[in-house]
Amino acid sequence: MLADIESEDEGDDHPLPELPNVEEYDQVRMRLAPNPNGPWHLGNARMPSVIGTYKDLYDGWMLCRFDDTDPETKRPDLDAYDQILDAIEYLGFEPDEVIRASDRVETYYDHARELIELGGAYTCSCPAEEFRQLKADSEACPHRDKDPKTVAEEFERMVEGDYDSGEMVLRVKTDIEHKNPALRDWVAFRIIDTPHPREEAAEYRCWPMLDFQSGIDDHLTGITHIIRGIDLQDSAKRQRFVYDYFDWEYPEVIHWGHVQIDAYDVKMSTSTIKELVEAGDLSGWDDPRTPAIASLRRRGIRGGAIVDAMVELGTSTSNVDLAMSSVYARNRELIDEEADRYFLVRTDDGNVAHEFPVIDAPGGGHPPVHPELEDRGTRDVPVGDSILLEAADVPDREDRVWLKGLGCFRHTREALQYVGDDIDAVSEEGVPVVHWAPAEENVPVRLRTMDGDVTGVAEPGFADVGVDEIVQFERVGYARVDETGEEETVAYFAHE
RNA sequence: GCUCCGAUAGUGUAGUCCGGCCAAUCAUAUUGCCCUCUCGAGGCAAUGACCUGGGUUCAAAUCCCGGUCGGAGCACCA
Repeated sequence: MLADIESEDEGDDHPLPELPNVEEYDQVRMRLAPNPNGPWHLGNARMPSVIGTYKDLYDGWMLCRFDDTDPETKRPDLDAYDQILDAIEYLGFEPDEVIRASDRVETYYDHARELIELGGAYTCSCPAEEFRQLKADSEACPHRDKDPKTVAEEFERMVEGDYDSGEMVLRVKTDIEHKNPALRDWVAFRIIDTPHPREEAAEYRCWPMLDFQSGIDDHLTGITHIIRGIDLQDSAKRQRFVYDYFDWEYPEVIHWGHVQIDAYDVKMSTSTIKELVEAGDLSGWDDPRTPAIASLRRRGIRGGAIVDAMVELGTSTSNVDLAMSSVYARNRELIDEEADRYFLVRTDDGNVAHEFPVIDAPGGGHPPVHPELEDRGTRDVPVGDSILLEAADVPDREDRVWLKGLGCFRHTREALQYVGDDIDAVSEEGVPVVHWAPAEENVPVRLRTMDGDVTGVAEPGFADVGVDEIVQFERVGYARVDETGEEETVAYFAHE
């Protein structure tokens, strides 16, 4: 009875559904299969988040395989390989092995040769347009019945580079009359004249298509569970034809829908972001307005917050909208404890800071470093002759305001008159509590947000905060210190 | 045109396989109250959903059929 309850509890510990047929395998083996054609955006984080979580759950094995077999249309970006591995690490996972498809071309050739020998593939010189028509009509092309010997010879000529791009392809012989046109005699290899950007692969001209390459690799690396997008739904069906020729067992496969992210104006697409960055409309992949991993990272969002949010989305085949607020909620839990508090008075146009001489004030304010953690002590915010308030916080004439950590003040003439430190003013009489900064001794700050840069001044103690630290500007929000300097300190705004 | 897939509150998700315990779970969001020297954290409460029409059944979110809506593939992209 007790054991029942306990095991139930454990089962409900994570929101991901069980992987299918896990018991049939010695070990759950999965792969991330990124295309290194650019750094990662937020949507790409779903793959390592979910697969990595499954890996931890089942004590499994995880491969990172770069599917970089298209040197032209989805040309690999040489920097992206490491950027992607970085992103995976930031999310808190580590692949057990990393391979690149472009290192394995000979392996694909070998399997193509074997497939040809088995009568499972044929070289085809039909123009793409013509074949498309034949396929639509369920009609075989004249090349389909070539004998394997001729096919083998022509394939070697493809490998040798005897054909130009578009002249010859190798097709897998499936079922030309299959009711699903997507599965009919698909292309396994084609010629690409553009050299691969990786030096090691620059000489190859005959490249496998994803369905072939990925199918071969999944088997050779012992993948037991494939998790990928619905755009590849028919891939499994196509690849099964190859698996059947080789008498291989196809892995378990799960397809999920697309993810949309709210809160961004910029479309979440590698090519779109790439264009905007190149055009200078975004300062980079880490511009706060960019829905990219590098951007969230720079804002101080923990990888774990992204993972939690992604895992919550589950693996349904429907398209889903990820609310950034969900990422923020997770992140708040992760960073609140470490985030020391500071005052930042924003001085931007339209939000002009107001300077007030203070009368009879104590020499300094001493708000807590962290309200829940008393052992962190208190801050020391000098007052000087005058202080700054944000426009929205300025009390009406004769009204009072509580300067946090300092005391109660009344707005008289053009000054703030100290009227005491009896907290009843706040708790009993409803005097608003606001943050403030000394007008003289302060730290200029540039806060970079999703809506543009905001300038302001922080209390002097903020000068001691190191780069990469997460702080909370009271009543403004959490931010990551990005750069400290004489002129100004740059911080990236995370969220409220 | 052909072939697949999906549809639970604003968002995501549980439940659907094996119909009843579901006037539907949890999280997030929003709002209100409490607490707090932050608009953060914490506490409490409220809001809000089974796409639609039939059928089977004592009983349907769950099974069956039709429809609607949405998505994906039919690339010498991944």
